Order: sequence, then structure tokens, then C-alpha cells
Amino acid sequence: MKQVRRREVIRTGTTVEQMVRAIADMIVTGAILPGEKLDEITLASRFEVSRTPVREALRELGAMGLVGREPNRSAVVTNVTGTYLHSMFEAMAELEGICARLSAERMTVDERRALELEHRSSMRLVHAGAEEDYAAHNTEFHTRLYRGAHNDHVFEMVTQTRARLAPFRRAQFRLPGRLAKSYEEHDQIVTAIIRADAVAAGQAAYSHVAIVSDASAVFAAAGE
Amino acid sequence: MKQVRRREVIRTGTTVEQMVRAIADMIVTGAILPGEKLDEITLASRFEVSRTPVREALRELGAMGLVGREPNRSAVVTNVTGTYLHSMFEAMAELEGICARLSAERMTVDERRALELEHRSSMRLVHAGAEEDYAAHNTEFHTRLYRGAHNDHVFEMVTQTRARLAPFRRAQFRLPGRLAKSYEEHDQIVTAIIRADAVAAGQAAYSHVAIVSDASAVFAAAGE
DNA sequence: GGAACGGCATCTGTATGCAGGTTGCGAGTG
DNA sequence: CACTCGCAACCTGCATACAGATGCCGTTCC
Repeated sequence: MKQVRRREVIRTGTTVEQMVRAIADMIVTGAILPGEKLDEITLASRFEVSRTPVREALRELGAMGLVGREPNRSAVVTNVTGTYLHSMFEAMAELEGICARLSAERMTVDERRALELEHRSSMRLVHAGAEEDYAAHNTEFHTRLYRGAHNDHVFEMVTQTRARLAPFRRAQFRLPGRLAKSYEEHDQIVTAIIRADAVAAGQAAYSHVAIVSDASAVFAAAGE
Repeated sequence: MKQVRRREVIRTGTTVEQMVRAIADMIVTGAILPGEKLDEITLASRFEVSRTPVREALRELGAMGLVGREPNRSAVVTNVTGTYLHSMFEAMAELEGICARLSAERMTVDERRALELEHRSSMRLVHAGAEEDYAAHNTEFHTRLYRGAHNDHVFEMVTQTRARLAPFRRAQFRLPGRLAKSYEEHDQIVTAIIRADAVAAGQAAYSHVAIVSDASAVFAAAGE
């Protein structure tokens, strides 16, 4: 019974959580198109599990808003393109602004120092043009902002939103000159936070993400 | 097999959606206390269904953040007290501020008119001291704000946060003079939005919710 | 007497079978 | 030729059975 066709089988392990992430990725990356039906049996055979865990995964995806569900109908991929995607980028900018503003007010001395260190250490990555490494630094940098706000619920929202946007931001640092520009914008945020200038920090963070969103929107619309 | 004890049986009908709502209600009304375990078999017998739909309901509740789930452990009601509760109120104020600000910029003429009408029509409820009706109006008023922002993701976040805070705000309008004060604050928000004054609208909405949060925090700490 | 190990009870995770509903195709009729 | 009605295949929703994991408790050894 393990000798089913090995062609389309997706070997991610068999937990429901992994299936949720795998299907979510397929949706946001466009591997499954909006409006497409997600047949339970087909998914079950693809993941080499029975229908029961597939059903639970689909229900969770429904709660996340990635698929639509109606009684006695197949789950269908919701349309995450266009306006909703745009709304997520805009929301992301707002959330980043909040985090930066609150960080400017609330970060401990140690947190400010750590943020500055993290930031300064990334300069050599810019010069080296190390896109992959800079992306990792970038994640770390923003996570510090989210934590610095000292608000668990905001942290949850911003983390979740960021995760859902991840696939759309993936190739962003490939754009020429983006690394240096990103560093420059980070610098403004850090400076404002060190000065405890909440308004400036919020505005700088908002602009930073808003700019990224434009670039990514273009990228997303262009192809993928 | 239908002759199980008829004592604690909850006769809500058997769809998963109804179970989700029923369990969610029990959690937010305090019928089930935070930290309490939700045993699948017990729930199944209570609702007179098998474990399968119960599992799906629990997974959905987990996605909503109402229950915590770990592998091979019972689902437990999340504890939403203390610092996390405070962070949710603060986040709520921020989100309301965003919605009001964006509403001031983006609401159509019809939306502004409808908001104003809704608001003005509530004055008689204030005079009558009709707490229940005013609460319904209040929900409608805020929902209009959320929609007026014209940002689906923000709408989702604010709606979800509001839902999770609902039980802690329930008795809020019982406080003496709160109705009139609420109306007054709504008035400031509406006026700013009509004038398309984004900054003023945002600040008014933020303050409105922040004040409510204080009152409710006292209430939540006092008893329930 | 206390701590650690092992067995047992219990609960979760998954598979599968069955019933009800929905859809789409085809035959029959106007 | 088109429209309608009916049937059949398929798919979802739920129940039940089974396997694996966890935690508790008693026993045993130090």
C-alpha cells in the first residue's frame, strides 16, 4: 500500500500542520490558482494520508481565509490576488509603523543597543551584495522591532501577516540597489528609535514597508 | 445507542459550525474557564455526535485562538488574562485608529451619510437609557468604521480582535453615564470623518477605545 | 523513605466504511 | 432542436475501529 505512484506525491511528512503549510504555500505561490477546487481525495492521495487529516487541514485553511468552504461542496481557493493582496501590504505597513512607534517608546536600553548592533553589522552584507544573508538579517531586524513594541497581540498579528506575505516578498532583494536602499531606511528607523522619537520611527517604518510593497506588487503582477 | 444520558446533552443541532459557535460562546461567557481541558469524547457525547466533527470544531477554534492545541494533548481554553488581555485592548485601540483614519480618507459619500445617520439615530437610545439596544447600535457603528477603511485585511484583524475581546466588554454600558460619554466620543469621530480630517478621526477613535479598555480592565479585574 | 522504572488506562491521531447530497450527463418529449 | 426530467457517479459529512503516544500510579530498588 506504500507503493502508490511516486509521481505527484508530495513528501512533506504527514502531520496536519505540515499539510496546512504546504497547501498554503501552493496557494500563495500560485501553484494552485484561485477558484480551483481542492478535492479531498486527490489531496489525500497526493500527501499519502487518508481524508480525515486532509479535512482538518482544509478547515484550518478555511479559518485562515485561504480557501472558501460551503456545505457539501469542495473547498475552493479564495482569490488572494489584487485588492486583498494590496490590503495586506498596506496593513503590514501600518503594523510596522505601530511596532516602530511603540519600540521607540518602550524598548529597553539593551534592546536599543542590540537593534543598533544588528543594524550596523549588516553594512558589510550590503557592500558584499550578499542577498541571502541580508534577507536573514532583515528578518532578524524586523523581528526585533516587533518584539520591541512589547505588545503580544500586535506581535501575533504582524508575524502572521508577514508570514502570509512572505512568498510575495521573496525575490525582492534581487532588485538592483535595493540592498543599499533598505539599509538606508533601516538606518532612519534605528536613529529615530535611539532618539526615542516615536513619530519619526513610525513614519520611517511605514515608508520602508510601503516602498517594499510597491516593488513587490510590481513583481507579483509581472509574473511568477 | 441513542439512549445516552440526557442530562448534560446540548441540543444545538449537529453541524460543525454550530458546535464551533456553541463552544466559542461557552468560552467567552465563562461557562468554560481558561485552562480547562476540552476532552473530545466528552464534547462528542454532549453534542451527541462522534469525535470527528468535534475534532474539526476544535481545530477551527484553535485557528481562532480561543483554544490552545499541542500534539497528543487535549485542547485547552486559552488564558486571556493579564498582560495579553491588555495588549489586545491596546492593539484594538490602534486598529480602531487606523480604521477611523482610513475611513476619513476613503469613505464614499454614501458611507459617510450612512454613518452619520446611524450615529444620530442612536441619540434617542442614549436618552432612553436602552443599554441593550445601544450595544447593538454600537456594534453596527464600529463595523461601519471597519468597512469604511476599505482594507480587507485590516477588517479581518479588527473583527477578530473585537470578537476575542467581546466577553470583556459586555457589561461596559452598565456603567453609569457611559452611554452619553460613548455617544459624545462617537460624535467626535463622525465629525472628523465628515470633515475628512484623518488625523483627528484616528486620534478620536483611539481615545474612544482606550477609554473603554480602561473601564473594562477594571471590570474584568473586579470579578466576572 | 524516596526516586526511578515499568505497566496500564486513557486520549489523541488516522484509516475506512456508509449515508446523504450535489452535479452533470443522457434520454425522452414538446 | 431545445428543454426538462431523472438517474448515476462522485464527493462530502459523519461514525466507528484501530494504532500510537502520553501520563499516572504502583511497585521495586537504592
